[in-house]
Amino acid sequence: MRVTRQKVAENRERVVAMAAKLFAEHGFEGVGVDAIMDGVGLTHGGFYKQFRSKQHLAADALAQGLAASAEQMKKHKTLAKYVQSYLSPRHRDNPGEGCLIAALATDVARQSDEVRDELTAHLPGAIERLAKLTGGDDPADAHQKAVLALSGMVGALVLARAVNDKALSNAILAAARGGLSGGASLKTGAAP
Amino acid sequence: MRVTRQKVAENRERVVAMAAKLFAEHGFEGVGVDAIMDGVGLTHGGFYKQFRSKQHLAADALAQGLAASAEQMKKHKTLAKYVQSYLSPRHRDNPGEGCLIAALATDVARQSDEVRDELTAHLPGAIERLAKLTGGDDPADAHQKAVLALSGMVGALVLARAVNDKALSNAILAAARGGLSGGASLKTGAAP
DNA sequence: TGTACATCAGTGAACGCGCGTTCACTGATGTAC
DNA sequence: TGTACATCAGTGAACGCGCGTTCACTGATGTAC
Repeated sequence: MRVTRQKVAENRERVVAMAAKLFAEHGFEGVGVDAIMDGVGLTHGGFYKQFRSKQHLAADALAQGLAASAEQMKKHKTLAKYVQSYLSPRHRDNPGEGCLIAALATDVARQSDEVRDELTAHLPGAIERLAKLTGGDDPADAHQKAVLALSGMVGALVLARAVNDKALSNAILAAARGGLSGGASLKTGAAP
Repeated sequence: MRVTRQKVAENRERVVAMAAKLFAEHGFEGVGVDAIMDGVGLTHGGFYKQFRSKQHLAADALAQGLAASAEQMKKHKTLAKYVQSYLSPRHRDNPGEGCLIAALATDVARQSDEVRDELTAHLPGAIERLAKLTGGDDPADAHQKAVLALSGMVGALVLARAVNDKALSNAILAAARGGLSGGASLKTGAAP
């Protein structure tokens, strides 16, 4: 049964969005084509009318998810506020609605160049946006701080998700939040 | 053909070590039981004489790999030196010989409780060891710095591995190295 | 605007391969005497 | 110390399931007149 051109485009968008969500929750290898198609109420046979392969979908899903993450970042006025929401228990507990970088970080490294290219293209912009949020004067310094903030946020979220103990997980989030929100210095032996 | 008791124990160790290496390189789902057994010159049929399941091996391999990572950390006298080696291109390019936390970070979150327990048990000790390396006076402050350093190191290494562009990857490592070695402060608007 | 045909998104069954797991078998090791 | 038997780590084939991909088919949409 054929379908409106508009419906076709809609369906494709929905498949990509569902894939981004499910990949974020279970990893690239943890989700099958049938689960994604089921998720949007279609059958898996039609998948290959829309995508050349699962890998191509993965690239599209990563691109869409990263774009959504960028929008998310723009909602926050200061680095501290962004860090607070990024390192919140809510974000930790809902990878499907959260940052794709943290959700798929180690997975991406094992995917095809096509998939890795998407993250590679996205990162410089994300770092630049973070650098603006840090509000420093020296651009080089702001850039370094941005890389540090991004690394710390991704690393802390990933660790908080990997750990099996809620108290430890919360402690990691809290410590990283405190450190990245502007309170602490990383300089060794810093004292007032 | 039966085998010496000592040989049995040796073989088991070698299987676990090979598993840790291969898991670190390709992820838990990216390595089959046959590949692991092939790697140590055995056939895959005998696997279940040594391990109850692939998941049980994963837990053992993670435990052994994390212990090895702890030994690695002890070789370094200062945080700065540890950061330098952790965030080196050499470490980035050899996940099989490197830190299991960074290699399997997002994978662990999707594994069974048995596997996640291993990381959960390991992290507090790792943070404490890092806290001692920071050399601060205030224990609470040292703890926060340690969590921040661990998060930043893991996050930066993961990002550097995920990215498909060597220049960008090197830049991430360099910026994080600079920021975590004690040079920069994360305090917003820090100026001399 | 209405009609006739071509197109093609979606369906559901099937294929083929990989992988975790099982099993009957082997033959050297471990043990009991 | 030597002999006879039991044990069991390792072998290699096989099983069963899941998953990515293919394919013949359907019927509503798009198009040509």
